[in-house]
Amino acid sequence: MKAKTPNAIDAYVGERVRLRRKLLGMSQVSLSESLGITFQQLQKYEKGVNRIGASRLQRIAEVLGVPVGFFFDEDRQHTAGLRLSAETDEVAHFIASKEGLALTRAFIAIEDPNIRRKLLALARSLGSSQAVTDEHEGWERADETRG
Amino acid sequence: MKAKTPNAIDAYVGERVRLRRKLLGMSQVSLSESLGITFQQLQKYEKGVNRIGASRLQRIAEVLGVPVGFFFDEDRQHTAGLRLSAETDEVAHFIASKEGLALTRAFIAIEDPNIRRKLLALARSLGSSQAVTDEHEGWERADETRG
DNA sequence: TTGAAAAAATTACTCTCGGTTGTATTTTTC
DNA sequence: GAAAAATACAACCGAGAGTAATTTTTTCAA
Repeated sequence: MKAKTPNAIDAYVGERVRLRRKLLGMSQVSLSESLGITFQQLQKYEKGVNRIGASRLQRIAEVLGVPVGFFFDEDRQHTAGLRLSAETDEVAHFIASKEGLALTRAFIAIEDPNIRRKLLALARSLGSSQAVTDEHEGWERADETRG
Repeated sequence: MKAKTPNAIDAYVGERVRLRRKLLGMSQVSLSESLGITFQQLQKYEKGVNRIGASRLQRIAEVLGVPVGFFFDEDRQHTAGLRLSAETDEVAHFIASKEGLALTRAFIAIEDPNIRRKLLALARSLGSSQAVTDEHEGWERADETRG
């Protein structure tokens, strides 16, 4: 008999739901009613036959009085073993850094859109240090008010 | 025109996914590929047209380097350990915006630390000039979210 | 022990919506 | 300003989310 389970994660989540429910001495009927579904459907969730949608998951967490994260094995999260592409990782890392945060805050404080654009253009040209590629430094064609 | 969205929670979750994705400077294609689905399907998730199943949600959280709880509106303190959410929504949203991402990328491309510092200083003075018109450059202390 | 009532499991069925492909539109880049 | 990348929009299809019915297991008082 092939286990028709969507996948192991869903089975695990369902198991956690059942665990928490029993911990509260709740019956399937009771929980399913407060979820607005049949108890048979709840059974599928707990067995891992069907996967639980995000909104429903939140509702379950609400009823059972636990954070959503309770249903997941979050251990792998804080291991910081994020597999991100090189560039993405660089972006994320910078944003999280003191320097990145400072830059963002400083930039947000600039209200004038024109100054913002010019500063961005400056940063760009400083980055591609080799060649500015355009003689005419009119770094902005005055495009119409976009945004 | 009634929004075809399953419900508000799913829309919110999708929004959070998009926010985090953009924060990392990731494209829909890139993320969807690492999820093993089409980018169109990812669009549905982000728009809240389809709800995200538990297992997929965990996978997304994994790829995006956040705990699953990040996608839900429950108590923000869970994500306290996460670098970005320590900041205000304003900052987060800016970083995720087109302008913010462009700025970040441009800045990253600048290798010389001195130029970086000077550019940051410039940004600060440009911002504070409107708000404070101050004399002494105490920009060291400019971390009030709302001036 | 028994037997009835609650809780849980299993099966059969329907129709929504999760997921795909295909095309159009916008945005970025050179 | 065109080519390419990123995103949006639409139509279609089948797995699986959800229901209903029946069966098995558990519980517990008489």
